[in-house]
Amino acid sequence: MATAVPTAALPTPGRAGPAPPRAPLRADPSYLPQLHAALIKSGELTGSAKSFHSLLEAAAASPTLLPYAVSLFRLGPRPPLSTPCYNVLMRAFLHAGHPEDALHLFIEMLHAASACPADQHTAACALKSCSRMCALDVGRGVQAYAVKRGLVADRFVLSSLIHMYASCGDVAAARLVFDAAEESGVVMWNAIVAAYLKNGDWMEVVEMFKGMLEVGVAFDEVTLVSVVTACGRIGDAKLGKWVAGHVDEEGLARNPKLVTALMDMYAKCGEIGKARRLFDGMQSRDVVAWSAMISGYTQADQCREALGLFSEMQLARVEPNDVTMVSVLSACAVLGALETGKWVHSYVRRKRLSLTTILGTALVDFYAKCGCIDDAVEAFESMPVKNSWTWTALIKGMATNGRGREALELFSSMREAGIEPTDVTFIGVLMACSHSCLVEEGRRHFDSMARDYGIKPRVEHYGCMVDLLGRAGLVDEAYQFIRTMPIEPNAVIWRALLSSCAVHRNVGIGEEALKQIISLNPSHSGDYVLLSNIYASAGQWKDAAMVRKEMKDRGIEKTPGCSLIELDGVVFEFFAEDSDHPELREIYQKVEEMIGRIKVAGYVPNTADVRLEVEEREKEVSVSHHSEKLAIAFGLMKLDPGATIRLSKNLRVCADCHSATKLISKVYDREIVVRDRNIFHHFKDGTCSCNDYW
DNA sequence: CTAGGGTTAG
Repeated sequence: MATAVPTAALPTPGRAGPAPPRAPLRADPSYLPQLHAALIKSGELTGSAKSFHSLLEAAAASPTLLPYAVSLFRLGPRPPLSTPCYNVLMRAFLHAGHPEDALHLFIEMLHAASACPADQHTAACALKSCSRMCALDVGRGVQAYAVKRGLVADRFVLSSLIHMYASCGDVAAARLVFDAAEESGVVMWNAIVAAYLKNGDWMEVVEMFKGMLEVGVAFDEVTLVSVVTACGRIGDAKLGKWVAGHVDEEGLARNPKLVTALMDMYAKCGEIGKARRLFDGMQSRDVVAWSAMISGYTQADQCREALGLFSEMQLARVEPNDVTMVSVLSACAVLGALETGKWVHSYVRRKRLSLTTILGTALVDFYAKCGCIDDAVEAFESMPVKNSWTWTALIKGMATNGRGREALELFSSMREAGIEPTDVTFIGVLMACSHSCLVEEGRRHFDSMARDYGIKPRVEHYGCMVDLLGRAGLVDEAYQFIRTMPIEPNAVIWRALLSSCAVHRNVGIGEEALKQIISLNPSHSGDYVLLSNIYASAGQWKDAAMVRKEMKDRGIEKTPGCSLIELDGVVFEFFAEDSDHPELREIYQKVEEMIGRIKVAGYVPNTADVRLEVEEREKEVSVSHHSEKLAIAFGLMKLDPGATIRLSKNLRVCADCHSATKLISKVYDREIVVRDRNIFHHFKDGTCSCNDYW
C-alpha cells in the first residue's frame, strides 16, 4: 500500500479521540485506503458495524471511489451487512447515474429479507431509481411493497412516489398519491407542483400555488422556482413579477437556481433586458445560467447577442453542455452562421457531448437552414434516436431547399419507421408538394391529414394549399379555395394568392388579394410592389403608379433589405446603399465589375421594383446597390476561389437580384446559396433550384 | 443514510 501520506495525519481509529473521522474523509478520499488498512489491523472493521458504515459511506460519497465502495461491500472483511449499508450503496449507484444497479440491490434486499429488510430510505431510493429509468411498472411494484411494509406514511417515500409518477408521465397517479396523503407539508406540495411542471401543465402549477396560498401552506424557494418557470412558459408576467418582488424582499436573490428561473421567466415574457440585469448581477454563473441567458437571446430573436454571449461563456471557462449547444445552434441557424455552427458540431464530437434527440434535431435543422442539405442528412443518419421533430426538420429542410421529391420519400420512410407525423410535419409535406408542383399529391396529403391522422388543418396548411394551387397556375381555384375554407384567411394566405397572381399575371384576383391584405394588415410594402408589378406587366401603367402612390399616401415604409454573410466565423450585415462598411469603395467597385461582366452575358437590369418617379439610370444604380449584390461582391472579394458564397436575407429575393445572381453564378463559376424569407435559392451554372418561382 | 427546483429542437 502506498505510504505517501504520513501516518501521523491519520485519524486514530478505535478510540474516542478528538478527531471525528468523517469530516476529513469527505474532504480527501485518498486517505481511505490507509484508513481501511488501519481499521483492518486494529480489528475495528469487522468488530464495529458503525465504523464499517462510516468507511462505506465515505467511499460511496465520491463517484471515482464507487468501485472501491462496492469491493468493501462485496469482498470484506466486514461485519454483517445492515439495511443502512444497502441504502448507502444504492444511493451511490443512483448518484453515479446507475439507477439499474440501485434497483438490483433493492431486489437483493428483498431476497435476503430476513437480514436486511428494506426501510423507508430503501423505498425512496428505489422509487427515485424508477424515476430516472422511467420504469413505471417497477415503480408500481415498489409502491406495492412500500404499502405492504407500512412505509407509505413516510413523507420522503410519498414525495418520491409523486416524483416517480410524474417522471413516468402519469400526473393523475401522482395527484392521487398527493390527495391521499394524510398530511401534506411544503415538500409534498413542491413535489406535486413539480409534477405538473414536468408534464407541461403550467396553468395547474399556478393554480396549485394559489391553492397553497389559500390553504396557508408556507411555500419555499423550491416552490418559487417551479412557479416562476411556469409563469415564463405561459407568459404570466404579472405573477412572475410578484414572485420577483418577493424574492427581493426576502433576500432570496442569492439562490442561483431561483435567479436562473427568474431570468428565464423575464426572457420568455419579452423582458430580455431585465433578464440580462439578473444575469449580470449573479455572483457566479454555472452552465445552466449561461445556457438560460443564451437561449433567452435566441428566443428573443437576438441571435447575434446569443453568439456573443456564447463566446463570453468560453472566455469565462464555463464548459457548455448539450443544452447550451442547442440554443447556440439555433442562433446559428437563424443567422445562417455556417462556420460557427460547424465549429459547434466539431466541439460536440470532440467533447463527446451526448447527441440527444434534441441536440441532433438542432443540428439537422441548422444544416438545413444553412442550405447544406447533405450535411443535414448526414447528421440525421448519425442520430441514434429520432423522433417526429427530427423527421420534420429534415422534411422541411428538403422542401425549402428545392428537393420536394426527396422530402416526400422521407415522409414515407417516417411512416414506415412508425413515427407519427404532426401538424408541422404536414406543413413540410405540403411545402414539398408545392415546390415540386405536385398538385394531386398535395391534395391527397391535405385530405389525409384530418382523415387518417386526426390533425385539423391550421391556417398555415391552408396557406400551403393556396401556394400549391397558385404556383401550378390554378389561380381561380386557389381563390375559390380561400373563399370556401372553413377558417378566416389571414394576410399570409392572401399574400400567397397575390404572389401567384404576379407570376401568372392575374390582375383581377390580384386586386382583390391586395384589398384583403390591406384590410387585415396594411404595413407590408412588398404587397403594393407586387400589385404594381402585376399592373405594369399588363401594361396598366397608370394603375401601377396609383398603387405606388397609395402606398406612399398610407405612409408604408419599405422594410430595409438586409443580407448576412459569414466570413471566418464573423457575420457581416449589409443593407441596401450601405455606407457603413470600412471597405465600401472596394465593394462598390466589385459590384460595378460584376454588373459589367454579367451584362456581357445578357443581363438586363430589371427595375420594375423601384419607385417610378426615379430616373431610369438612377433605378439601375439603385438595384445594383441592393444588399444582396453588395454581399455577393464582398463574398467574391473575400472568400477562397471556388468556395460557395452563402448569404441569408430578411426579405424575398427581388426579380433583378435573382436574374443577376443566376448570371453571376455562371460568369464567375461560383455556387451561390441565398436563403430568403421563405426558401433557398441554390444558384449554379446560371440556374436556380427554385425554378424561378419563389 | 432520507425530498423537491433552473437551461434545449421541427
